[in-house]
Amino acid sequence: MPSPQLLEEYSQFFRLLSEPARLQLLCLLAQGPRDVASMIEATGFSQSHVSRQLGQLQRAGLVSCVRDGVRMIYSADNDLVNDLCSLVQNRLRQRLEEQLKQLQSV
Amino acid sequence: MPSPQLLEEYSQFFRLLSEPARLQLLCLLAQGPRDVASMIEATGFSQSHVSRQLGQLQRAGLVSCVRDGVRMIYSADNDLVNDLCSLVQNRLRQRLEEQLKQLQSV
DNA sequence: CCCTTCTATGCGTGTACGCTCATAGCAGCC
DNA sequence: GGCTGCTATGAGCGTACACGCATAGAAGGG
Repeated sequence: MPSPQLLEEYSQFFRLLSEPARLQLLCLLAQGPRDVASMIEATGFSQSHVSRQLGQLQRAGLVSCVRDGVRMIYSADNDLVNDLCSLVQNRLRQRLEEQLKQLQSV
Repeated sequence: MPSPQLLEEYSQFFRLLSEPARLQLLCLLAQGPRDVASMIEATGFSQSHVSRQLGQLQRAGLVSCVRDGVRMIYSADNDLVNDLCSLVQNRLRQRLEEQLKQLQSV
């Protein structure tokens, strides 16, 4: 049983991934470093929104950025998010298969 | 790059884990089946709150329940949550070690 | 310097949801 | 039947936060 503080840290972390916008930005960055403008272009979100979400991800240590002249190049720091998403994907697939089996057995 | 629908499913799933109360209930159930009253006792949350959170977890397929007379016995359906928490725990530890190293090198 | 481009941030708004109180449903006991 | 204990749910409140608008800051080009 994790301590209350640890539970709080876990949930704060999962909260970062609970927003589709942030998850999408993380998936974009998983493909390679990009600047902010290209993410605005790719997602269709407003500039301020993208900047804010990237700020949150950066404070959590999930992404980092370097200056390139007037642009900021963001990059994902690790593949933890990919691992987490893979686990969830397996779970979703498993559930769908169960539901499919139940439908067929009726 | 996951589809928008898949991103939405992922984020909805992570959102379930983004609440300390739900995470705590899941951790309790990871130790074995329990009835609602014992979880109210263990967490100190109100009865309605516990019942609601369990309902959400059940609809997501993370827990299931059976009747035992007047009581409802809940149990965790799998160890996905444990795996996810382990990954996050590793990440947290890794970050702290990095910060520690930076402090020592100064 | 001024101007333009790219990014970060204060402010306001709308909404989603955690949480509680009160109440309803459900199973057993008399 | 009524009564008691356990759980689920409707209604309401308060708060946190996503999102946009406007603006400020930072870096290069004239």
